[in-house]
Amino acid sequence: MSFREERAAQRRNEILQTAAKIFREKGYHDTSIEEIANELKFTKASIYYYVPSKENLLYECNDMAMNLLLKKGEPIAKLDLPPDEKMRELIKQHVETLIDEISLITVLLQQEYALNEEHRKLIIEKRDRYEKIFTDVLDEGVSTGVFEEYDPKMVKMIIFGAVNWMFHWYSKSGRLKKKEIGEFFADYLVKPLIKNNQ
Amino acid sequence: MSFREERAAQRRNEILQTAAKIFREKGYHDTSIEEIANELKFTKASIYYYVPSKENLLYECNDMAMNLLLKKGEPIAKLDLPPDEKMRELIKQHVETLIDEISLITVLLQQEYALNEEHRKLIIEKRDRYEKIFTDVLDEGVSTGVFEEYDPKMVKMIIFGAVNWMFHWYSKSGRLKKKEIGEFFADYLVKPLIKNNQ
Amino acid sequence: MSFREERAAQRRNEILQTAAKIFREKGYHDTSIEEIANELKFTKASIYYYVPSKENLLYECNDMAMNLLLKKGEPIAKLDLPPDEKMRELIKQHVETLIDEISLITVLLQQEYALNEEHRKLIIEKRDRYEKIFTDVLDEGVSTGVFEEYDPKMVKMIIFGAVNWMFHWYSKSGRLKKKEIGEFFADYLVKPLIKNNQ
Amino acid sequence: MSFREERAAQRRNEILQTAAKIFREKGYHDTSIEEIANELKFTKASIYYYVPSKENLLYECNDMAMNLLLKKGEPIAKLDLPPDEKMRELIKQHVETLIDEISLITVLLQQEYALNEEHRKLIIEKRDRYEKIFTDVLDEGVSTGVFEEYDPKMVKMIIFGAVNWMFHWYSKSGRLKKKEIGEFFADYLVKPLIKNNQ
DNA sequence: CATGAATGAGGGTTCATTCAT
DNA sequence: GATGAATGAACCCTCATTCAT
Repeated sequence: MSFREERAAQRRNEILQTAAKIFREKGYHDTSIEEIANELKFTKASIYYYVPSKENLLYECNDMAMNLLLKKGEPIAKLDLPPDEKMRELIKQHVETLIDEISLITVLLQQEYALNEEHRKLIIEKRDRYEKIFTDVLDEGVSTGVFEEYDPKMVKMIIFGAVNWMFHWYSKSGRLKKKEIGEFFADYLVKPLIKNNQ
Repeated sequence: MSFREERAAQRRNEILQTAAKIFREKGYHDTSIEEIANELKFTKASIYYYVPSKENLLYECNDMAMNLLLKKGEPIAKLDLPPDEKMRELIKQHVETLIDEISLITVLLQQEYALNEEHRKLIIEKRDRYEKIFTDVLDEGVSTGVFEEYDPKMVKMIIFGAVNWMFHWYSKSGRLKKKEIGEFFADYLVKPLIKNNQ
Repeated sequence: MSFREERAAQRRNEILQTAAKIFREKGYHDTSIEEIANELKFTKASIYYYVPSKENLLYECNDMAMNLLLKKGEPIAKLDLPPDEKMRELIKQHVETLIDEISLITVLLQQEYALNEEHRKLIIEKRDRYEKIFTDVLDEGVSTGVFEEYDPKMVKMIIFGAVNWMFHWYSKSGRLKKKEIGEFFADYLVKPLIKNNQ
Repeated sequence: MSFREERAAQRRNEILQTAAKIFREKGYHDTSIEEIANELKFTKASIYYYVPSKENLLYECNDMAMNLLLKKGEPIAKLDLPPDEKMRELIKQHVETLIDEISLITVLLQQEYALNEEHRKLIIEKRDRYEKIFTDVLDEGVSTGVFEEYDPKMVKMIIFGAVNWMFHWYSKSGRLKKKEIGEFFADYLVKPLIKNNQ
């Protein structure tokens, strides 16, 4: 990448981060391009040198968020761990990624409906890939007899719901640290899965 | 109520229901008053005979949703049941209300940020009242030694997250009936709370 | 006039008076038919039984105001008085009428531009008739050598300007009584006319 | 000021002048932003690049008008002239300013009631400052025995009424030139003030 | 690269007016 | 006579987007 290109990529990233931050605070529709520009000491028109449209900005936020989750989740999927341990790791990593990138992931979770058809499809594809990591582990747990025979889809929904809901209440200034929160979720949500074999 | 008034109240309700339905499908900002009017074979201006503003329409949806939840939840709170049983009932009722009024409650869960300051405050008050029903049961369960000593706030967040997430995936045509879903949630989410006293 | 008609005429008059009052306070455009109706404990639609349109309401106010002025001014015109005395009487009467019917006359003076073409023409005709009473006296005063040879049109404008401006500042609670105000205007405005014949 | 800024300031001024012209002809409420835009070969939306709102446009017209009057009047206040001469100058200047900026000042005199609370307050402050110039001279005239002992407030009202009324009848095509009109008003309105000391 | 300027498209809201009951 | 209900026609304003400089 040339210096020029690198510079542009960097600018682009700044814009995405700022957009995500403001989208999270005020919602996609209540954020104007001008606001994003002002925050960056740019002009409205300048944004359009780096970004083709507002919707594309939203898409890129969604995409970055999904990429992050996949980048963190996929290595865990490949680890050689028993299903319960693996699920705990997945949950902990998800919680931590969500906290680390609260803006991007909030946008992903909250503003998806504002994407256009085509972009939504792309995001949903990645989301399905990500969710499959979880259902695979659940399937394995059930088939190896480690987990209760719960419907994996329902369990997946419960886990994602519980964890994703964090964007509603998580605050940097809260009492609990991110590792603690991750542990808590992992404990609480994996516990009912474990078969009570005495 | 006179015949006239009844008719007007009914019309008003129709508008709210239709608004909720479209708000759910497309989001508050992407729904125009005209769309709501068209759906009802009204004119845009006619809507304003029944509703003072678009934001007010959103508020009324939110308020109806909260009132429904409270109306269903508060009687359960007063029942004479052990904490675990009561929590199971609360979860089941919440799931069922959510399913029965999926549009209204989706709006409540997803579009809250579009309310104005004053209205948001009113909704949050009711929401706090509703959430307190759950934390009270958790507190009681912990203090009576029925529940593990989990942080009630965290548990509450997990439960609400898991259950509320339903609006993302629930579909009338799904395989599971609402009673089954309620049971599933109640089982899965209460199980980790129960103290393992052997 | 039958009882029915009398009743209707009375209602009509009430509406005009109320309209004038509110038009004066808030201006023609910032007054809605509904406001006038509310003030009278009527419904918006009921107004239309007595009045064909909002603009007509304005016209009737203007017309009533002009009729009042003419009814008061024309008799004075016919009195057998020297020009200076007659002018003093005209001014005093104008001031007093303005004060007695401050609402109607304020509407006349301030909202004329909102009349439609046809109505404006009718009002201007009456206004010209009224103003002619004043210029006739001025002409007579000049031709009989009682008044300085000022341009009667200019003098008329000064007199009307000074007197009509009252609607900007007159208040029932003011210090001066209407007779005193009338005298003051008559003194001040006629004085420069009187030829300084020593 | 840069070239760009100058251009923008000029455009802004053009808009204000055009607005004033149309407001004068049709009244504030009967003028749409679109009309102003069309007159300038702009688009409705373009107006909003220079002006934040229609009401603000009205306020700026009012403010410009008051500033003009103050700019012309205040230097006269500071001249070392006897009260009668000073009052004559004030009246002449007022007449000439009114004629030079008939649109702006007509808006000031006629559309004040359409300002919002805050803006009205600001305009009234300036108006009071301007009117004080006149009452100060009247006070001085009375206290130095040059003027008859008329109530200065009443005299001020008469003078402003007479002079401001001009916007109702003044026309560029009229017979009299602005200097002549100014002289006329000054003569007529100051004359009654002068004490008849023989 | 950057931006001042301009605009099309659209949305919320108001209100005088109508009309069936 | 009175009115609840409905509506057409405007109008203000916002904003993503474009483009000449």
